[in-house]
Amino acid sequence: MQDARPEPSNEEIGFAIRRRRKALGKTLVEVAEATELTVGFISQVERGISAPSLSSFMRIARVLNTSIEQLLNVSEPFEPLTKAEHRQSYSLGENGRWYEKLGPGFSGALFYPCIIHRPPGHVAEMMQHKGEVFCYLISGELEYHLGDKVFEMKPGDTIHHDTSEKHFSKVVSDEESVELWVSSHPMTSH
Amino acid sequence: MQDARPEPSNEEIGFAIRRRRKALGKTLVEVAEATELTVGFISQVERGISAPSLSSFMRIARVLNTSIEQLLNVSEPFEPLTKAEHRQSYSLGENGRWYEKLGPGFSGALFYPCIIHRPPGHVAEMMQHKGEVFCYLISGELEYHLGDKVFEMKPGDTIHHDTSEKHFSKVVSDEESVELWVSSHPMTSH
DNA sequence: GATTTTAATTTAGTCAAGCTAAAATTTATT
DNA sequence: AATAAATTTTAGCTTGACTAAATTAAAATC
Repeated sequence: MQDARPEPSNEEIGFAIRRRRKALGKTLVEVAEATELTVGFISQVERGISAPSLSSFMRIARVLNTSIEQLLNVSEPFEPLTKAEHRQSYSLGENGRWYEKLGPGFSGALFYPCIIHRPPGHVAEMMQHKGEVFCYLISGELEYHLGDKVFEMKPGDTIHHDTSEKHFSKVVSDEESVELWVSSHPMTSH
Repeated sequence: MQDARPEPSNEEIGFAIRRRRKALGKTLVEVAEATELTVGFISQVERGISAPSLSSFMRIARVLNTSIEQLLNVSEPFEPLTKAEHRQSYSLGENGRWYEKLGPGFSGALFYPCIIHRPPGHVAEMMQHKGEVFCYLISGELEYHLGDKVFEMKPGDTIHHDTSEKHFSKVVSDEESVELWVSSHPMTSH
Protein backbone atom coordinates (compact mmCIF):
# COMPACT_ATOMS: atom_id res chain seq x y z
CA MET A 1 0.00 0.00 0.00
CA GLN A 2 1.36 3.40 -0.91
CA ASP A 3 0.95 6.62 1.05
CA ALA A 4 0.03 8.36 -2.15
CA ARG A 5 -2.98 6.14 -2.58
CA PRO A 6 -5.37 5.94 0.35
CA GLU A 7 -7.08 2.73 1.22
CA PRO A 8 -10.16 2.02 -0.87
CA SER A 9 -13.43 2.90 0.76
CA ASN A 10 -16.07 0.38 1.71
CA GLU A 11 -18.04 1.58 -1.26
CA GLU A 12 -15.24 1.04 -3.71
CA ILE A 13 -14.54 -2.40 -2.34
CA GLY A 14 -18.19 -3.25 -2.41
CA PHE A 15 -18.58 -2.23 -6.03
CA ALA A 16 -15.57 -4.35 -6.92
CA ILE A 17 -17.22 -7.30 -5.21
CA ARG A 18 -20.46 -6.73 -7.13
CA ARG A 19 -18.71 -6.41 -10.45
CA ARG A 20 -16.88 -9.60 -9.83
CA ARG A 21 -20.00 -11.44 -8.72
CA LYS A 22 -21.93 -10.36 -11.79
CA ALA A 23 -19.02 -11.22 -14.05
CA LEU A 24 -19.27 -14.75 -12.71
CA GLY A 25 -23.03 -14.72 -13.16
CA LYS A 26 -23.64 -15.51 -9.51
CA THR A 27 -26.59 -14.33 -7.47
CA LEU A 28 -26.39 -12.85 -4.02
CA VAL A 29 -28.02 -16.02 -2.72
CA GLU A 30 -25.29 -18.20 -4.20
CA VAL A 31 -22.52 -16.07 -2.76
CA ALA A 32 -24.28 -15.84 0.58
CA GLU A 33 -24.65 -19.60 0.83
CA ALA A 34 -21.10 -20.29 -0.23
CA THR A 35 -19.70 -17.75 2.24
CA GLU A 36 -22.12 -18.78 5.00
CA LEU A 37 -23.29 -15.19 5.32
CA THR A 38 -26.75 -13.79 4.65
CA VAL A 39 -28.07 -12.35 1.41
CA GLY A 40 -28.89 -9.06 3.13
CA PHE A 41 -25.38 -8.66 4.43
CA ILE A 42 -23.71 -9.35 1.08
CA SER A 43 -26.04 -6.81 -0.47
CA GLN A 44 -25.03 -4.21 2.10
CA VAL A 45 -21.34 -5.02 1.67
CA GLU A 46 -21.66 -4.58 -2.09
CA ARG A 47 -23.28 -1.18 -1.65
CA GLY A 48 -20.69 -0.07 0.89
CA ILE A 49 -23.19 0.15 3.72
CA SER A 50 -21.40 -2.53 5.73
CA ALA A 51 -17.87 -3.82 5.73
CA PRO A 52 -17.09 -7.49 6.21
CA SER A 53 -14.67 -8.68 8.82
CA LEU A 54 -11.34 -9.82 7.54
CA SER A 55 -12.27 -13.48 7.67
CA SER A 56 -15.58 -12.90 5.91
CA PHE A 57 -13.81 -10.83 3.30
CA MET A 58 -11.35 -13.61 2.60
CA ARG A 59 -14.23 -16.06 2.21
CA ILE A 60 -15.95 -13.72 -0.22
CA ALA A 61 -12.79 -13.43 -2.30
CA ARG A 62 -12.41 -17.19 -2.36
CA VAL A 63 -15.98 -17.80 -3.40
CA LEU A 64 -15.63 -15.18 -6.13
CA ASN A 65 -12.54 -16.97 -7.35
CA THR A 66 -10.41 -13.89 -7.11
CA SER A 67 -7.71 -12.44 -4.95
CA ILE A 68 -8.09 -9.90 -2.20
CA GLU A 69 -5.59 -7.78 -4.05
CA GLN A 70 -7.90 -7.65 -7.04
CA LEU A 71 -10.82 -6.58 -4.91
CA LEU A 72 -8.78 -3.92 -3.12
CA ASN A 73 -6.87 -2.45 -6.03
CA VAL A 74 -9.93 -0.71 -7.25
CA SER A 75 -8.29 2.56 -8.07
CA GLU A 76 -5.46 1.07 -10.12
CA PRO A 77 -5.70 2.53 -13.59
CA PHE A 78 -6.68 -0.11 -16.09
CA GLU A 79 -4.83 -0.26 -19.37
CA PRO A 80 -6.11 -2.88 -21.82
CA LEU A 81 -2.99 -2.91 -23.95
CA THR A 82 0.34 -4.29 -22.86
CA LYS A 83 3.22 -3.64 -25.21
CA ALA A 84 5.72 -6.47 -25.49
CA GLU A 85 8.52 -4.23 -24.23
CA HIS A 86 6.49 -2.87 -21.32
CA ARG A 87 5.61 -6.09 -19.59
CA GLN A 88 6.15 -6.10 -15.88
CA SER A 89 8.62 -8.84 -15.01
CA TYR A 90 8.77 -10.70 -11.75
CA SER A 91 11.35 -13.16 -10.59
CA LEU A 92 9.91 -16.37 -9.25
CA GLY A 93 12.65 -16.64 -6.67
CA GLU A 94 14.29 -19.50 -8.49
CA ASN A 95 17.22 -19.46 -10.81
CA GLY A 96 16.17 -18.62 -14.37
CA ARG A 97 12.46 -18.71 -13.76
CA TRP A 98 10.40 -15.58 -14.16
CA TYR A 99 7.10 -14.35 -15.39
CA GLU A 100 5.61 -11.36 -17.12
CA LYS A 101 2.28 -10.09 -15.97
CA LEU A 102 0.15 -8.95 -18.87
CA GLY A 103 -1.58 -5.84 -17.67
CA PRO A 104 -3.27 -5.23 -14.32
CA GLY A 105 -6.49 -6.87 -15.44
CA PHE A 106 -9.81 -5.14 -15.11
CA SER A 107 -11.83 -5.62 -12.01
CA GLY A 108 -14.41 -8.05 -13.37
CA ALA A 109 -11.93 -10.11 -15.32
CA LEU A 110 -12.24 -13.85 -15.55
CA PHE A 111 -8.91 -14.18 -17.33
CA TYR A 112 -5.50 -13.89 -15.76
CA PRO A 113 -2.93 -13.83 -18.51
CA CYS A 114 0.80 -13.94 -18.09
CA ILE A 115 3.95 -15.06 -19.85
CA ILE A 116 6.23 -17.42 -18.00
CA HIS A 117 9.88 -18.11 -18.73
CA ARG A 118 11.50 -21.25 -17.39
CA PRO A 119 15.02 -22.60 -17.73
CA PRO A 120 15.84 -25.96 -19.38
CA GLY A 121 15.06 -28.94 -17.17
CA HIS A 122 12.68 -27.07 -14.93
CA VAL A 123 9.93 -29.27 -13.51
CA ALA A 124 6.87 -27.54 -12.16
CA GLU A 125 5.05 -28.83 -9.09
CA MET A 126 2.13 -31.21 -9.51
CA MET A 127 -1.01 -29.10 -9.19
CA GLN A 128 -4.69 -29.79 -8.79
CA HIS A 129 -7.37 -27.26 -7.99
CA LYS A 130 -10.64 -25.83 -9.17
CA GLY A 131 -10.46 -23.75 -12.32
CA GLU A 132 -9.29 -23.71 -15.89
CA VAL A 133 -6.15 -22.89 -17.81
CA PHE A 134 -5.06 -22.30 -21.38
CA CYS A 135 -1.45 -22.30 -22.52
CA TYR A 136 0.13 -21.33 -25.83
CA LEU A 137 3.78 -22.32 -26.13
CA ILE A 138 5.73 -19.49 -27.71
CA SER A 139 9.14 -21.12 -27.68
CA GLY A 140 10.97 -24.07 -26.15
CA GLU A 141 9.54 -27.53 -25.59
CA LEU A 142 7.48 -28.95 -22.77
CA GLU A 143 6.52 -32.36 -21.54
CA TYR A 144 3.03 -31.78 -20.20
CA HIS A 145 1.53 -34.25 -17.71
CA LEU A 146 -2.23 -34.12 -17.37
CA GLY A 147 -3.77 -36.85 -15.27
CA ASP A 148 -2.16 -40.03 -16.54
CA LYS A 149 -1.51 -38.57 -20.00
CA VAL A 150 1.72 -37.05 -21.21
CA PHE A 151 1.93 -34.54 -24.06
CA GLU A 152 4.87 -33.19 -25.98
CA MET A 153 4.50 -29.49 -26.65
CA LYS A 154 6.36 -27.52 -29.27
CA PRO A 155 6.09 -23.85 -30.26
CA GLY A 156 2.58 -23.07 -31.48
CA ASP A 157 1.03 -25.91 -29.54
CA THR A 158 -1.71 -25.12 -27.09
CA ILE A 159 -3.34 -26.90 -24.21
CA HIS A 160 -6.57 -26.07 -22.43
CA HIS A 161 -7.93 -28.06 -19.52
CA ASP A 162 -9.84 -28.16 -16.32
CA THR A 163 -7.39 -27.74 -13.50
CA SER A 164 -9.17 -30.13 -11.18
CA GLU A 165 -7.13 -32.81 -12.91
CA LYS A 166 -3.57 -33.27 -11.66
CA HIS A 167 -1.08 -31.64 -13.96
CA PHE A 168 2.49 -30.40 -14.24
CA SER A 169 5.02 -29.78 -16.99
CA LYS A 170 8.74 -30.04 -17.56
CA VAL A 171 10.93 -27.97 -19.84
CA VAL A 172 12.61 -30.51 -22.09
CA SER A 173 14.30 -28.15 -24.54
CA ASP A 174 17.91 -26.99 -24.31
CA GLU A 175 16.66 -23.41 -24.34
CA GLU A 176 14.35 -21.70 -21.92
CA SER A 177 10.62 -22.03 -22.48
CA VAL A 178 8.40 -19.02 -23.11
CA GLU A 179 4.79 -19.79 -22.29
CA LEU A 180 1.68 -17.67 -22.68
CA TRP A 181 -0.87 -18.60 -20.04
CA VAL A 182 -4.44 -17.56 -19.55
CA SER A 183 -5.90 -18.83 -16.32
CA SER A 184 -9.13 -18.50 -14.46
CA HIS A 185 -7.14 -17.79 -11.29
CA PRO A 186 -4.55 -15.20 -10.44
CA MET A 187 -1.20 -16.89 -10.69
CA THR A 188 2.44 -16.14 -10.31
CA SER A 189 3.97 -19.55 -10.57
CA HIS A 190 3.67 -22.76 -12.48
CA MET B 1 -8.75 -18.28 -2.10
CA GLN B 2 -7.97 -21.80 -3.26
CA ASP B 3 -9.98 -24.87 -2.43
CA ALA B 4 -6.82 -26.59 -1.41
CA ARG B 5 -5.83 -23.87 0.99
CA PRO B 6 -7.98 -22.39 3.73
CA GLU B 7 -7.73 -18.78 4.69
CA PRO B 8 -4.93 -17.94 7.12
CA SER B 9 -5.91 -17.83 10.76
CA ASN B 10 -5.78 -14.73 12.92
CA GLU B 11 -2.70 -16.19 14.54
CA GLU B 12 -0.89 -16.70 11.25
CA ILE B 13 -1.74 -13.21 10.12
CA GLY B 14 -0.72 -11.77 13.46
CA PHE B 15 2.64 -13.46 13.39
CA ALA B 16 3.24 -12.16 9.89
CA ILE B 17 2.50 -8.66 11.15
CA ARG B 18 4.91 -9.06 14.05
CA ARG B 19 7.66 -10.42 11.83
CA ARG B 20 7.26 -7.50 9.49
CA ARG B 21 7.20 -4.98 12.31
CA LYS B 22 10.35 -6.36 13.85
CA ALA B 23 12.05 -6.55 10.47
CA LEU B 24 11.45 -2.81 10.20
CA GLY B 25 12.68 -2.27 13.75
CA LYS B 26 9.45 -0.62 14.82
CA THR B 27 7.92 -0.81 18.28
CA LEU B 28 4.31 -1.52 19.02
CA VAL B 29 4.02 2.09 20.14
CA GLU B 30 5.22 3.42 16.81
CA VAL B 31 2.86 1.22 14.83
CA ALA B 32 0.00 2.02 17.16
CA GLU B 33 0.53 5.74 16.77
CA ALA B 34 0.91 5.59 13.02
CA THR B 35 -2.21 3.47 12.62
CA GLU B 36 -4.13 5.48 15.23
CA LEU B 37 -4.86 2.31 17.17
CA THR B 38 -3.73 1.40 20.67
CA VAL B 39 -0.62 -0.45 21.69
CA GLY B 40 -2.65 -3.08 23.48
CA PHE B 41 -4.74 -3.81 20.43
CA ILE B 42 -1.76 -4.16 18.08
CA SER B 43 -0.26 -6.53 20.59
CA GLN B 44 -3.38 -8.63 20.63
CA VAL B 45 -3.60 -8.61 16.84
CA GLU B 46 -0.01 -9.80 16.58
CA ARG B 47 -0.71 -12.67 18.96
CA GLY B 48 -3.89 -13.64 17.14
CA ILE B 49 -6.10 -12.77 20.10
CA SER B 50 -7.93 -10.09 18.15
CA ALA B 51 -8.46 -9.47 14.47
CA PRO B 52 -8.44 -5.98 13.00
CA SER B 53 -11.26 -4.71 10.85
CA LEU B 54 -10.56 -4.50 7.18
CA SER B 55 -9.83 -0.79 7.30
CA SER B 56 -7.53 -1.13 10.32
CA PHE B 57 -5.78 -3.99 8.60
CA MET B 58 -5.14 -1.93 5.51
CA ARG B 59 -3.72 0.85 7.69
CA ILE B 60 -1.43 -1.61 9.43
CA ALA B 61 -0.19 -2.92 6.09
CA ARG B 62 0.44 0.60 4.88
CA VAL B 63 2.33 1.61 8.02
CA LEU B 64 4.40 -1.55 7.74
CA ASN B 65 5.13 -0.65 4.12
CA THR B 66 3.88 -3.96 2.86
CA SER B 67 0.96 -5.38 0.99
CA ILE B 68 -2.02 -7.21 2.38
CA GLU B 69 -1.11 -10.15 0.17
CA GLN B 70 2.24 -10.40 1.88
CA LEU B 71 0.64 -10.37 5.28
CA LEU B 72 -1.90 -12.96 4.25
CA ASN B 73 0.83 -15.16 2.87
CA VAL B 74 -1.29 -15.98 -0.09
CA SER B 75 0.42 -18.38 -2.38
CA GLU B 76 -0.54 -18.60 -6.02
CA PRO B 77 -1.37 -21.90 -7.60
CA PHE B 78 -0.09 -23.47 -10.72
CA GLU B 79 -1.32 -25.45 -13.91
CA PRO B 80 -3.17 -28.39 -21.76
CA LEU B 81 -3.23 -29.86 -25.98
CA THR B 82 -3.53 -28.78 -29.49
CA LYS B 83 -0.53 -29.36 -31.70
CA ALA B 84 0.21 -26.50 -34.01
CA GLU B 85 -0.14 -28.80 -37.03
CA HIS B 86 -3.37 -30.29 -35.77
CA ARG B 87 -5.41 -27.17 -35.40
CA GLN B 88 -8.82 -27.33 -36.96
CA SER B 89 -9.10 -24.64 -39.60
CA TYR B 90 -12.26 -22.94 -40.62
CA SER B 91 -12.78 -20.50 -43.42
CA LEU B 92 -14.57 -17.37 -42.38
CA GLY B 93 -16.31 -17.16 -45.72
CA GLU B 94 -14.20 -14.24 -46.82
CA ASN B 95 -11.15 -14.17 -48.97
CA GLY B 96 -7.99 -14.82 -46.97
CA ARG B 97 -9.64 -14.82 -43.56
CA TRP B 98 -9.74 -17.97 -41.53
CA TYR B 99 -9.44 -19.22 -38.03
CA GLU B 100 -8.11 -22.18 -36.14
CA LYS B 101 -10.06 -23.55 -33.26
CA LEU B 102 -7.80 -24.58 -30.42
CA GLY B 103 -9.16 -27.80 -29.06
CA PRO B 104 -12.78 -28.78 -28.58
CA GLY B 105 -12.98 -27.19 -25.16
CA PHE B 106 -14.27 -29.12 -22.19
CA SER B 107 -17.77 -28.77 -20.88
CA GLY B 108 -18.02 -25.98 -18.35
CA ALA B 109 -15.11 -24.13 -19.87
CA LEU B 110 -15.02 -20.39 -19.52
CA PHE B 111 -12.35 -19.94 -22.19
CA TYR B 112 -12.79 -20.09 -25.92
CA PRO B 113 -9.39 -19.91 -27.52
CA CYS B 114 -8.69 -19.66 -31.23
CA ILE B 115 -6.18 -18.33 -33.68
CA ILE B 116 -7.40 -15.98 -36.36
CA HIS B 117 -5.65 -15.17 -39.63
CA ARG B 118 -6.59 -12.04 -41.49
CA PRO B 119 -5.30 -10.54 -44.73
CA PRO B 120 -3.69 -7.10 -44.94
CA GLY B 121 -6.19 -4.26 -44.77
CA HIS B 122 -8.92 -6.32 -43.21
CA VAL B 123 -11.22 -4.36 -40.94
CA ALA B 124 -13.27 -6.33 -38.49
CA GLU B 125 -16.81 -5.34 -37.63
CA MET B 126 -17.45 -3.11 -34.68
CA MET B 127 -18.38 -5.40 -31.81
CA GLN B 128 -20.01 -4.85 -28.46
CA HIS B 129 -21.33 -7.59 -26.28
CA LYS B 130 -21.20 -8.93 -22.75
CA GLY B 131 -17.98 -10.72 -21.94
CA GLU B 132 -14.25 -10.49 -21.99
CA VAL B 133 -11.49 -11.02 -24.48
CA PHE B 134 -7.74 -11.44 -24.44
CA CYS B 135 -5.59 -11.20 -27.54
CA TYR B 136 -1.92 -12.00 -28.09
CA LEU B 137 -0.61 -10.83 -31.47
CA ILE B 138 1.59 -13.53 -32.94
CA SER B 139 2.48 -11.76 -36.19
CA GLY B 140 1.41 -8.82 -38.30
CA GLU B 141 0.28 -5.44 -37.01
CA LEU B 142 -3.09 -4.26 -35.82
CA GLU B 143 -4.72 -0.93 -35.19
CA TYR B 144 -6.98 -1.75 -32.26
CA HIS B 145 -9.95 0.51 -31.51
CA LEU B 146 -11.40 0.22 -28.02
CA GLY B 147 -14.04 2.78 -27.11
CA ASP B 148 -12.52 6.07 -28.19
CA LYS B 149 -8.94 4.83 -27.81
CA VAL B 150 -6.73 3.52 -30.57
CA PHE B 151 -3.81 1.19 -29.95
CA GLU B 152 -1.04 0.05 -32.26
CA MET B 153 -0.27 -3.62 -31.77
CA LYS B 154 2.87 -5.40 -32.86
CA PRO B 155 3.93 -9.05 -32.40
CA GLY B 156 4.14 -9.94 -28.71
CA ASP B 157 1.71 -7.21 -27.68
CA THR B 158 -1.37 -8.24 -25.77
CA ILE B 159 -4.69 -6.66 -25.01
CA HIS B 160 -7.29 -7.70 -22.48
CA HIS B 161 -10.60 -5.94 -22.01
CA ASP B 162 -14.24 -6.13 -21.25
CA THR B 163 -16.17 -6.59 -24.47
CA SER B 164 -19.08 -4.44 -23.38
CA GLU B 165 -17.05 -1.58 -24.73
CA LYS B 166 -17.20 -1.10 -28.49
CA HIS B 167 -14.17 -2.52 -30.20
CA PHE B 168 -12.80 -3.54 -33.58
CA SER B 169 -9.40 -3.88 -35.18
CA LYS B 170 -7.80 -3.38 -38.57
CA VAL B 171 -4.84 -5.24 -40.05
CA VAL B 172 -2.35 -2.52 -40.92
CA SER B 173 0.62 -4.69 -41.87
CA ASP B 174 1.54 -5.73 -45.43
CA GLU B 175 1.40 -9.36 -44.32
CA GLU B 176 -1.48 -11.27 -42.85
CA SER B 177 -2.06 -11.04 -39.14
CA VAL B 178 -1.99 -14.08 -36.88
CA GLU B 179 -3.88 -13.47 -33.68
CA LEU B 180 -4.34 -15.68 -30.64
CA TRP B 181 -7.66 -14.96 -28.99
CA VAL B 182 -9.12 -16.18 -25.75
CA SER B 183 -12.69 -15.10 -25.29
CA SER B 184 -15.35 -15.70 -22.70
CA HIS B 185 -17.74 -16.49 -25.52
CA PRO B 186 -17.53 -18.79 -28.52
CA MET B 187 -16.37 -16.64 -31.40
CA THR B 188 -15.79 -16.92 -35.07
CA SER B 189 -14.82 -13.39 -35.89
CA HIS B 190 -13.19 -10.33 -34.49
C1' DG C 1 -50.13 -7.41 -20.02
C1' DA C 2 -50.79 -10.01 -15.71
C1' DT C 3 -48.94 -13.04 -12.62
C1' DT C 4 -45.42 -15.62 -10.52
C1' DT C 5 -40.84 -16.37 -9.33
C1' DT C 6 -36.40 -14.85 -8.37
C1' DA C 7 -33.15 -11.49 -6.88
C1' DA C 8 -32.05 -7.69 -4.26
C1' DT C 9 -32.94 -4.28 -0.70
C1' DT C 10 -34.64 -2.67 3.65
C1' DT C 11 -35.70 -2.93 8.43
C1' DA C 12 -35.11 -3.81 13.07
C1' DG C 13 -32.75 -5.92 15.81
C1' DT C 14 -28.66 -8.95 18.69
C1' DC C 15 -24.36 -9.44 20.61
C1' DA C 16 -19.67 -10.04 20.40
C1' DA C 17 -15.76 -8.33 18.37
C1' DG C 18 -13.08 -4.19 17.40
C1' DC C 19 -11.05 -1.39 20.06
C1' DT C 20 -10.21 1.45 24.27
C1' DA C 21 -7.77 3.12 28.75
C1' DA C 22 -5.20 1.84 32.33
C1' DA C 23 -2.79 -1.36 35.14
C1' DA C 24 0.55 -4.93 35.34
C1' DT C 25 4.44 -7.41 33.68
C1' DT C 26 8.48 -8.07 30.96
C1' DT C 27 12.47 -6.52 28.64
C1' DA C 28 16.11 -3.39 27.72
C1' DT C 29 19.08 0.21 29.16
C1' DT C 30 21.86 2.72 32.28
C1' DA D 1 19.71 -2.33 41.12
C1' DA D 2 16.96 1.32 39.27
C1' DT D 3 14.80 3.24 35.52
C1' DA D 4 12.85 3.50 31.07
C1' DA D 5 10.85 1.35 27.34
C1' DA D 6 8.22 -2.26 25.38
C1' DT D 7 4.77 -5.47 25.72
C1' DT D 8 0.93 -7.89 27.78
C1' DT D 9 -3.18 -8.17 30.44
C1' DT D 10 -7.52 -6.69 32.18
C1' DA D 11 -11.98 -4.87 32.23
C1' DG D 12 -15.05 -2.72 29.77
C1' DC D 13 -17.80 0.17 26.06
C1' DT D 14 -20.15 0.59 21.88
C1' DT D 15 -20.95 0.03 17.49
C1' DG D 16 -20.49 -2.50 13.62
C1' DA D 17 -20.63 -7.39 11.83
C1' DC D 18 -24.14 -9.87 10.89
C1' DT D 19 -28.85 -11.87 11.46
C1' DA D 20 -34.00 -13.02 10.25
C1' DA D 21 -37.82 -11.48 8.16
C1' DA D 22 -40.41 -8.26 5.56
C1' DT D 23 -40.58 -5.55 1.52
C1' DT D 24 -39.45 -4.07 -3.05
C1' DA D 25 -37.56 -4.61 -7.60
C1' DA D 26 -36.39 -7.26 -11.49
C1' DA D 27 -36.79 -11.20 -14.31
C1' DA D 28 -39.28 -15.05 -15.96
C1' DT D 29 -43.43 -17.25 -17.24
C1' DC D 30 -47.99 -17.61 -18.85
